[in-house]
Amino acid sequence: MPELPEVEVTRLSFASHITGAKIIAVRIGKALRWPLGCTLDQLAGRGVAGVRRRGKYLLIDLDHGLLLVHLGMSGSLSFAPHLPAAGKHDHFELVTTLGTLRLNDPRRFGAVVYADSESAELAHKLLGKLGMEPLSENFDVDRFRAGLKRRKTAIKQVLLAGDLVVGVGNIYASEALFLAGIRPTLSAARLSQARIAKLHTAIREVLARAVAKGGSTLRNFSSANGEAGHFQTETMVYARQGQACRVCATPIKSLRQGQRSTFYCPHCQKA
DNA sequence: AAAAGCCCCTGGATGC
DNA sequence: TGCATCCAGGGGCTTT
Repeated sequence: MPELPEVEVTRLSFASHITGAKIIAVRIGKALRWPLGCTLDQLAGRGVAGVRRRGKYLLIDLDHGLLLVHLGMSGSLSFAPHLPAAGKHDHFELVTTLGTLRLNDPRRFGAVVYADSESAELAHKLLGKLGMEPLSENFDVDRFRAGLKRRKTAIKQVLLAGDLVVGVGNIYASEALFLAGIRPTLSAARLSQARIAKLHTAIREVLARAVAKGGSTLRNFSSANGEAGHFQTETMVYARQGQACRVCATPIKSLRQGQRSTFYCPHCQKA
């Protein structure tokens, strides 16, 4: 589920509420993608200094060390002073003086990993290869162009890879390419400077708009205070195969790229 | 270095 | 109603 907008919406929905809390207890359910990396006792008593986001990772800063949280494909967080009894797919809980943070993740592709610092081994491996933050000043169009130039593979795949620009997942890759009028199968290296500039803008616009709409709720995503997103009702191409393009009425097409579905308008997105 | 495939896991939708 | 198959917001790892 969660791409950059959903992760950012999640962060915004609980960061200010948990900051300043002290951890009382930690509970763990079934295994997530990686082991936590510390004992539960080690976390008790620590303070929460803030919550940042890097790509699709949430970084919960403690007064010493940090927790990396990734929502995987099906994860969502809840935060409230009192939560209902934990269910089958609630696999991690941070009980604090200000409320309980809970990760629900049916598929368990998500993870919560403790690191003493961002440069600790696993944290460094996970965060070290991440590309530019699309919504920050750091997203430089010249660096974007230089990166694309080295990739002969399809532009959609390069956007998803995350080593050039982070946070763009399967929904927003299709949407950004539509906004930029670029066919998803085109080789990244062959895009003109003008089209790259358009894509650079399109990525920022679609992600910012999705954050403003609370993200996309396809199955059961909600922010940490339980609010669903609404961006899914206004996608131009994602999951709209066979339906009329909202711009030109041509039927939207779909195809497979790297075991993922891609959606595009054959008329608006020129090869 | 880049690219392509496989795999982790559960549940919902669809088809027979 | 039951069972098999396919598909799903990700991404690390291994192999070409």
